[in-house]
Amino acid sequence: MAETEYDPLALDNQLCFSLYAASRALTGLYRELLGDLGLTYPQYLVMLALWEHGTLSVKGLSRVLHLDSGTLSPLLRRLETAGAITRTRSAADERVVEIGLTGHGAAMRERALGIPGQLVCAAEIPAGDARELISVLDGITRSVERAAARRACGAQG
Amino acid sequence: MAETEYDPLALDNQLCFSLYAASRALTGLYRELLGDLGLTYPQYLVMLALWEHGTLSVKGLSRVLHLDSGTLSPLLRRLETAGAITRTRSAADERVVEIGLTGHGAAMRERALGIPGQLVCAAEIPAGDARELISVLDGITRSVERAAARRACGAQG
DNA sequence: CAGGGTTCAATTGTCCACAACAAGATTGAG
DNA sequence: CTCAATCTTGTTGTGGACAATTGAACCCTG
Repeated sequence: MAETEYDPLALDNQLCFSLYAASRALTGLYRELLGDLGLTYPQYLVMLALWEHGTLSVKGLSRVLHLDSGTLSPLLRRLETAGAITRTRSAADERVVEIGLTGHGAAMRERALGIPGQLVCAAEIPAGDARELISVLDGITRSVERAAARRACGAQG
Repeated sequence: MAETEYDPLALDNQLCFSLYAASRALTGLYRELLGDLGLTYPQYLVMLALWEHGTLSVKGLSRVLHLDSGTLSPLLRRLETAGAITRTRSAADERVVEIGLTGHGAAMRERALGIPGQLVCAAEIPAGDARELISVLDGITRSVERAAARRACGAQG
């Protein structure tokens, strides 16, 4: 009954819960900032990837964003309906669908430039910490995905 | 076109994306670990809260987990159907629904005790970093939610 | 060229997340 | 007491996420 007793199941001690809560809180903040652009946060991520790389296959987007086709397919259809992207089946390989920007989609980048600044400000993120935090989080993502790949591999062999 | 040019919209520079990806990766890891218990990750969070506090109203769960009733209501119905929790309308105040554990739900705690260890191991999370990471993330969540509350308040007045 | 294995995108089904709204219960001002 | 704000929970609608499956296209080997 010591007040310092450590409960491994205590919510307050769980890194994953903190991550989960912080991720949803920031996504909620993006929801407001992206309202003007008519984008949801995952849609915004797709636009970021396209602004950066120009054109990507669904597979390429999947790799960059760590999202699978079950998530991307309907999301991309909505972006196409909204006039932000184009979907064209590749001539070289008819299996792949190339995702590109429309003029409207490309123009949205200008309006998005201010968003990261607004966000960092609203979330009061310590400027120096951001870089380090990103590298720690990316390290966790890599570890987890490697572990998952190993298990998938081991299950086969 | 210096190689060090800083693009504020580059995916790699975005804390929120790292957070989002890490959160989903860890949730996926939990998906495997929780398979035996028949719980999803959000359901597991509800169980954690109940194991810790014994009994909570829907409102209490909402406050602890930062989830709203639109998420909790169907989730709690599924947990009730699975025989893990009970839902009883409070006699003192008929508006509130008290969520409690069944014998089965309480017994699941034993089987959950090993999960945090397995997770930290699989994710290769540096033990020392976890504490600090949690506090940074919780700080972000608080900042964002305070900012949201201020805006809601300002919009009213 | 034929057939088997692989890759890619899309679909289906289940569950989560949240805004907006609905409805009953409670509380408080008069 | 009465009626209007408030509180609590629930529902509906939209959009994510992901496992599992499907089906077309590709590639390779014989």
